[in-house]
Amino acid sequence: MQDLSPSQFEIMNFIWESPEGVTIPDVLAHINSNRKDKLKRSTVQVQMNRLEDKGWISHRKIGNTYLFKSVEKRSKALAKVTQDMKSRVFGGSIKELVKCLFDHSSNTESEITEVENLLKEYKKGRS
Amino acid sequence: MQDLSPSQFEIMNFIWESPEGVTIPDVLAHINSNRKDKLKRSTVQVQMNRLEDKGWISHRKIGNTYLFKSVEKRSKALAKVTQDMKSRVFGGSIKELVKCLFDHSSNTESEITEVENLLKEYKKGRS
DNA sequence: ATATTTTAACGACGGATGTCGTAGGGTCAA
DNA sequence: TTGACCCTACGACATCCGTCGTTAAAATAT
Repeated sequence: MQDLSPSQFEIMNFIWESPEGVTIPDVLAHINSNRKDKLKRSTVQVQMNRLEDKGWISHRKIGNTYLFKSVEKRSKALAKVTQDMKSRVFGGSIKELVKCLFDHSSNTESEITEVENLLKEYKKGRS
Repeated sequence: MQDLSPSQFEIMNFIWESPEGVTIPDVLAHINSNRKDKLKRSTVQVQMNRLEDKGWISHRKIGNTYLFKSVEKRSKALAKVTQDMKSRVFGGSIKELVKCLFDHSSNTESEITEVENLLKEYKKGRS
């Protein structure tokens, strides 16, 4: 499975949030609502074609328009990019990654506690 | 500062480990020691030029060869890519990122504990 | 029936990436 | 001195990325 480019990831995030499927105008409107330099429809269309070529989405004709749905789960894409970064950038060290993450974020105490609770769960799950 | 491509990041990792500086043959030997399809010297050379164009490294002539050194700290590159992934892929949620990280890694108990200790430090540092 | 809007298809283009080959200039041993 | 070898410079090329314009068909509005 080929990687998602940043722009493609942004589109996929919207598609994953829309289990009913999306049309190209849907995607266009969503993307443009977050940016100042608005994209043209053909730009989105090309990315949709590329996403379909890569196997991340599929489409079928509904009435007179195409409805696109995701084929692969979001978790699959997240896992891929996360694991890739862990090994490629941090030499496989989860600790270094987390350290870097926290060193450069300003986290509230409750955010830290949330992560701590997460870790407790993992420890429990292991034993 | 322009981003590092995966291949460029790999080279930079070696350069960051070599404060004395590196030559192109140094880089070539290091890179090829980890791969089955060996790269040609000119491939590495082009990447070094691109890294210099991007401002990540600089060179000076020592005898009759070029010695390359990093200009930017590794931590700067790590922070950039990590923060970018956090916001771009995980919508800014550090918790989701850590969850994904642990869900798809097989971690020893001591690794988990290490990260827990890290978090304790951050909590302490905050108060 | 005709004009307007919407839709999909396709080609394009500059820039980045990963990879290479070749040319040309030093260095050094035979 | 001349060949073998190492060095840098430069050009090349397929592919991907982000972005667009144009065309043509289909739907809709007047």
